[in-house]
Amino acid sequence: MRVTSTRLAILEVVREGQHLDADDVALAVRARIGHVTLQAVYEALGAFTTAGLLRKIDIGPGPARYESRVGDNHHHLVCRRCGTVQDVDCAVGHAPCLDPAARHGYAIDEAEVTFWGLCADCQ
Amino acid sequence: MRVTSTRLAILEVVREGQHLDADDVALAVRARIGHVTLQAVYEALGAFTTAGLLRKIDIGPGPARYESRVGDNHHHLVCRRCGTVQDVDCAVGHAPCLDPAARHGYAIDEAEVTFWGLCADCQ
DNA sequence: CTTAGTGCAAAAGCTTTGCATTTAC
DNA sequence: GTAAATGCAAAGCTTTTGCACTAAG
Repeated sequence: MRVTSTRLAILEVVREGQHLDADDVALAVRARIGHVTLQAVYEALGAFTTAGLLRKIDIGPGPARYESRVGDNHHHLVCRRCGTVQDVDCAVGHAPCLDPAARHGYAIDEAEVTFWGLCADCQ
Repeated sequence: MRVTSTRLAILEVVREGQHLDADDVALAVRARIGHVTLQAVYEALGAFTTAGLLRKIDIGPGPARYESRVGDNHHHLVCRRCGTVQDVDCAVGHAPCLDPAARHGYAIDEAEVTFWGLCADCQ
């Protein structure tokens, strides 16, 4: 994987932001280093996700979001109205979510827990 | 909510099928009662979901799927390769998933647990 | 008869693809 | 020099919207 100023900026922007989507990232990167196309952002985010540097959160309607916390068993609270995403730690201890009652032959590599509701502002 | 043959067919198709998307439903309904537009299917599925008769599973890439099991705290195993969805019961007892460690002011109404991996056939 | 449901067409929103050009290694 | 990364344009797929028409209550 090659190191370019575009990719460095994309990674920094995601790390400093909170659950940004591709468009958010493109805007923030442009503010930082000038020009980038949305397609390049998609390509880079995909590469980082594959490499395990970022995690893609593809929830409900609207664009997918990206975050830099990977492999730490945290979950998400999503507001049905405004779409805001809030990190939340796992209630039942560490990585228990990776253990469903039955595996049905699946080789599981990730568990995603999403809590839906209304945030404080939208209630 | 009005009862039409189209809507009855849509509901039956979803109840007899497994995690069908809007297009699957449209095809199955056409096989049963003749003509329906995809838009009418979307409208009906949305209405049923709002009414609590169906549950929408909007996971990762690809179209949203619908299922008739509602309110019974079961979760989903999704194959990253072929997209197959398998129902799975909750490992930690009943409805514990509705209790995150911190609510951050959110009024939570649903918890969705998705296990990602490869199904038996795709491994 | 009144309003929800449907058909049809068009658009919107998010993401991917193809190809030429640039650039890191 | 070679393959990866980027720009640009176009298309793809899912879903929504607008409006006229039909039919359920």
